[in-house]
Amino acid sequence: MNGKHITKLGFTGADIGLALAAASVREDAGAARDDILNELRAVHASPAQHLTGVYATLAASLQARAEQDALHAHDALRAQPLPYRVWGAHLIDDGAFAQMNTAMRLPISRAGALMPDAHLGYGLPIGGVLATQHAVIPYGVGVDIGCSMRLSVYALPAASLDARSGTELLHRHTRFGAGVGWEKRDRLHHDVLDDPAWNAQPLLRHLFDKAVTQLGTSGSGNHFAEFGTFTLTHGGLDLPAGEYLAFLTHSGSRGFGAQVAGHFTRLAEHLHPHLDPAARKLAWLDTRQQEGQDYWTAMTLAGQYALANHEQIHARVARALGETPTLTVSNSHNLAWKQVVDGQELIVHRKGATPAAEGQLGLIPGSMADPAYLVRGRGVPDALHSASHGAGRQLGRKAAEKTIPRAEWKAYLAQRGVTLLGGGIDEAPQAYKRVQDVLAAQSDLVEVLGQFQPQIVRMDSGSEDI
DNA sequence: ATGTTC
Repeated sequence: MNGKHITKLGFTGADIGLALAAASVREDAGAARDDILNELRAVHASPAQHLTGVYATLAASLQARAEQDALHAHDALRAQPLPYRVWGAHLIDDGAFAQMNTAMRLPISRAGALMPDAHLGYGLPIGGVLATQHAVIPYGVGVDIGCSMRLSVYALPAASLDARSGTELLHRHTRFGAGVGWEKRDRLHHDVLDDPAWNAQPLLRHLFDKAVTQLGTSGSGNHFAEFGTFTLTHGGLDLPAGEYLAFLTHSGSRGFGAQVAGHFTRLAEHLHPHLDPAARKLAWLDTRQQEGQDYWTAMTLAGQYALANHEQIHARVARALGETPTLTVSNSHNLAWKQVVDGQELIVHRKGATPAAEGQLGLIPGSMADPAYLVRGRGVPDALHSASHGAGRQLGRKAAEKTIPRAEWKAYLAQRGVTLLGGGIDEAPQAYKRVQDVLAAQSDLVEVLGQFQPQIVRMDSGSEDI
């Protein structure tokens, strides 16, 4: 009996040695070679039947290998990405295409689309839309679960608020910065804090206190709170066409959502150890299993929390102004939705993409000094009822800091009369694609109803405090 | 995006 005999029976790797060892025990016991070979053949065919006795170790190893192979086969990527449509391909870098191609090779993917603001992200590109079946990808939603926009339009002339009063109001009634929350005496209650989902998982219970503290705050990065002039070009939205004072915010689910995202991304990666390294950050959770259902519960709560967060920011500002907004619009742009696609219910991930079903209102911001647009969706099926979530970066943060001259950044603001509170050069308008180009590339996806020109903008100050 | 990563 030698290795050649064993290999011929189909044993591989460490199983060859285990088979040889078992065979020699049988030989010592006086078994005939043909009988041993038949026994080995039987163990190879059905290891589950031989988990005790002389072949036990070999059978266990075979069984583990089979389970691993099954898992690997289940996770294998398609040879070619499924086809998907792209809007504004001339505005999109190669890295974003490569990430989308990988996403469309996932065995769970069914459809997808790339928006004109697309750029590199973790896993799915920012500006990526992906429909999957029975699966949700934490990094297909993104780190800032429920990141969203909200606009309040006041039936007041745009000039009702001067730069000085607006500045003071923003300083007093908005909070920026990583880890930042409201002092206990300044906190407001919101029904989202009474959601029973907070008690559905130890993780959510653990994050509740942080969520209470941070409700009504703006965070950091590209998040902002700004006053500006809103020009409504279409009537019929509770307001006649015209120019108005308005308040616009971009914020998300803060530390709560970030920790939910981190937890479930690690869990998904752990559950797919054999996933192709190129798709590692696209690891998914099965929505028919507990892990996927837990993520869905947590993600939904984070989405609600983010909207509540905006509501409080706007409520504080409205109270300080002593006014009530006449028109309010909001939309999430980092979330997954259950959506019927070609007659089948799928999970549609929008990671930096605005829902744009027929008639649905949305907000697409440009940059700290460029207009944000109020849009109405046209419900294009190939875009999975989506549009861009903004202008999209054309320079990464580090590249922006290195290449944009400070004077050009300040000149861009000055030319548009923008007062900036906080904010860094990594968020300079020059770091973003021109939002007008991005809108032009998706005119078939959304109709523009109005535009908002920022005037007093607050962002996180980073290191240089204000 | 987040206050600091299985």
